[in-house]
Order: sequence, then structure tokens, then C-alpha cells
Amino acid sequence: MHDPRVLLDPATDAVRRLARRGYHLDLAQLEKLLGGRNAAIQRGDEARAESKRIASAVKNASPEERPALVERARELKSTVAAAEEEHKTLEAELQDFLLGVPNLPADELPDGSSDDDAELVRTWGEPAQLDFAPLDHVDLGEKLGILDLPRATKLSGPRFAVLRGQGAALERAIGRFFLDLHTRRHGYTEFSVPTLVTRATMTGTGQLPKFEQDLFRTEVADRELFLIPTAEVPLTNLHARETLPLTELPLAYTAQTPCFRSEAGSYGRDTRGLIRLHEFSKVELVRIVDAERSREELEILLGHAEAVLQELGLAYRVVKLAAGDIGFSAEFTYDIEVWLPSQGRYREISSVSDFGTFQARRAGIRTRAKDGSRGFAATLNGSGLPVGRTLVAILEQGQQADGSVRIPEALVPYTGFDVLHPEQ
RNA sequence: GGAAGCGUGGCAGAGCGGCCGAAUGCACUCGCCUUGAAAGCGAGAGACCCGCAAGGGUUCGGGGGUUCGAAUCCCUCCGCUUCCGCCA
Repeated sequence: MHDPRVLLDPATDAVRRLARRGYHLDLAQLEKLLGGRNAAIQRGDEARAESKRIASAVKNASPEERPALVERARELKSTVAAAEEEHKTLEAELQDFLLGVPNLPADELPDGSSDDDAELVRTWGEPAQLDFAPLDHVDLGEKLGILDLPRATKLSGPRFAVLRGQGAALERAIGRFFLDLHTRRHGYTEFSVPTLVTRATMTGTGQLPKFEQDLFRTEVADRELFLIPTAEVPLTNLHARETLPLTELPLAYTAQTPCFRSEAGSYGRDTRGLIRLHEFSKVELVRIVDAERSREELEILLGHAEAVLQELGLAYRVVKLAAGDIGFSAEFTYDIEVWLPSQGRYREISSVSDFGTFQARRAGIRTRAKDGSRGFAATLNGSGLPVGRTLVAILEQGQQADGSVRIPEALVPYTGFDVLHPEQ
């Protein structure tokens, strides 16, 4: 959420910047809502101030003047009530308006609105030259006996997966490897957090109110809870409505959680395999930092996500997303894309974003400097990494002519095996 | 699910319907002292909103009510604690 005054400030250039992501900002409407709200607050405050003066005058008033004072105080009550009513209405309208305004894309991002418009930052590792036709992860997984999609569909419908035997063990190993790397080498604190959260929590990070159709929603009795689409939601909101001393930042948090996504609107896309599921496991990285330093922190975070792929020896590239392609709450996003031999191209495996103070304003994550001055923190997050898509990359990049798959060396201590062999 | 109790500032903890935004202690900030630190001494400081400012308003779990006036009285919701039941 934005500070309305910042949006209205011509120096912000908000209309042009939001237009880059296809959002039309109605400045006139915003001005009207803000002005009306402030005027109502003023009126209420003035009337209330007079009430207070009268109230304290009453007890020292002579019996003759008392009735007039009490009468005047009674009148003021309705003035206050009316002003408050108007304030409440306009406040709600203003909030609705502001909650729907996306974050301002950073000027450094390329123009455009699709992943084709992304700008290549760097590539790492060489896509292996295979002297055989590569299988995709579904065929590999089935031949190896570690993946059972038909039975997943039997249990839950499309877009779910069952991993079996060494496949399940591999998933567990990958998650542990990620967490160990981030906690031991990158300094993250590991959390175990709820995967069902309230509407307010979802609003804090920007999933609500706009993207309810993307979420799984539960309702038991009169209680409504949402399944998290990413651990970003609980991790970032851990400090909602808190004031953090600047000296305690940056905070670096990580958690492995299941992630639930409705994938509404992606019918027919990536219907095969583990790429796009309603439920998948992911290790998420969240940083809560001094807003002054957010862009530097983004580079640090990106490095942490990249380190995972480097440790695994998986070829990937980093791209800077186009201004029109970044998420609602983001102002700057890098995507990390991993090489998939079966598709002959790079596919997104991690998204690393700087949200500036956008989420912090929604969630109320404040900072206090040593001199007492106050502000909002910046929040960042990145996948570090999703387990399923990593498994896909490991299978596909590690496949050999005989149908076996080499397990990355770094993972072997976690798996206890270094090769997966096809079942006969 | 049943019974009882409790919700005050970062924490602990006072608080007669007006003199309470709220005592006190700890923590905090800034000085002094010290080679440095601790201790000690002194000073300061809650948060949020409107306002260029002066200033004003809100805030004692949330909401509603009584009253000219409520942290203080009433209703209601929420949360927490303890006991019982059930349960992983």
C-alpha cells in the first residue's frame, strides 16, 4: 500500500510509473477521497475539542450557566457523530482505493509485460550436451518408480503429485539441504509457521483483497482461513503491527512449508508433471530490512537463491523481469530460471523480489531509528527454492543414456544414494 | 464443550466518573562521571491521526451503551490463564 501523499506528489511520477504495468491511477479520485477524509477529521476534531473544553468547564460552572453549557455539549455530540460517520465512510473508500493500487515498478526494469521482455542478467553453468534424446521428468520419474501422478489424481484430482520411495526421500533431502544451507551459511533463522492464516495476514503481504481467486479458502463454523500460497505470507507477517529498532535489522527468515495455489486462469498450462501443482513444498527466504538498503539487500538475497543451484551444479540464468510482469506488491523482481533439457529452455524456478515499503505499510511493520525517528521497513523475499521444480531439474539435468539419474554430490549426504536406477 | 478469573504504555505494575495519557520500577535515549565499561548522578522520552506551523484529536483488548464528562459504570465480542471433559 502506498502513502497517498506520495502518490499525489508530482515528483513521484506515479501515473507514468503505474502505467508501465498497465494500471491507470485515478489521481483526481484519490485527491477527492483524501481531501474529503481529512476535512471530516478536522471537523470532528474541532467539535470534539470544544466538547472537551465544555465538559471541564461544567463542573466549575455556576448553577445558572450550567444548563446552557450542557445544552451546547449535547448539540456538539451530533456534530461529532456526523463528522465521524463521514470520516469512517471516506476512510473505507480511501482504503479500498489504496489497497487496489499496485506497487511502483522500479525505473531500472525493462519495458514490457511478458517474460519475453525480461532482460538477461547472467547465465551460470553450461546446459549439458546430451548425445541422446532427453526424457522429461515425468517419464523419468515413472521409469524410476518415484513418481505416481495417476494415483495423485485419484486422491485429489489434477495438479497434485505422489512421490514414492527414493522420490519421497529425495524430496525430504532437498528440503533439508536448502534449509541447512540457508541457516548455516547464509545466516537465516528457520521457522515453522502456520499454513492456514487469516484474511488480515493475507492482506498484509498483498494477496488480498485483489487475488482471492488464486487462494484456497477454508471455512469452518464461522471461521475463515486461507491456505498460504507461499511461506512469504506467514514469515513477513510475523512482524505485522510491530515496531522494529533499525539496529536489529536486517532480519533473515526461512521456512519450508507446503504452498497452495488455485492456479485459476492457468488452465492447460504446464498440465504435465510437477511444474505447476495445487500443492507443493517450498523453502522461502524473507528479509526485513532498512528501507534505505533494500536494493542492496535484494542482491544479497538473489545470491542466496543462486547459491542453491550452484551447489547443486544445475545450469541456470538470471533475468530482470519487465515492469509489467512483476507481481502486484513488487517494485523489482529477478527471476532465476533453470535449464530443462526436455523443453530445451530455461524455466522459472525462483522469483526474488524487493517490495520496498509496500508490504510493510499494509502489514504495519515499522522501524525506529536510534534518534527516535520512525518509518517503515522494506521487505524482500525469494524462493530458495521450490522442492518440486528443483527435483524436476535434478532429474532432467542429471539423466544419463541408460535412464539412470545422477544425484548432485551436495545432496548425497542427505539422500544416502548417488544414483537413481530405472525399475526393470 | 462446561466452570471461574484476567485483559492498562516495550515489560512489570498502580489507578476515587472530572485534577489520568495515566503513579512507580525495569528497559530505552541523551548528558555527567570513567582510560573504557559497569555502577552512580542528571535530563528526556508512548503510539497513531489531522495540520506548513502553532496547535488539535484519538488511544487503557475490540465494538456498543449510560453521562455534560468513562481506564474507571453497563452490555457484547475477542484473546489469555486455571480447573473439568474430549482429543493428536
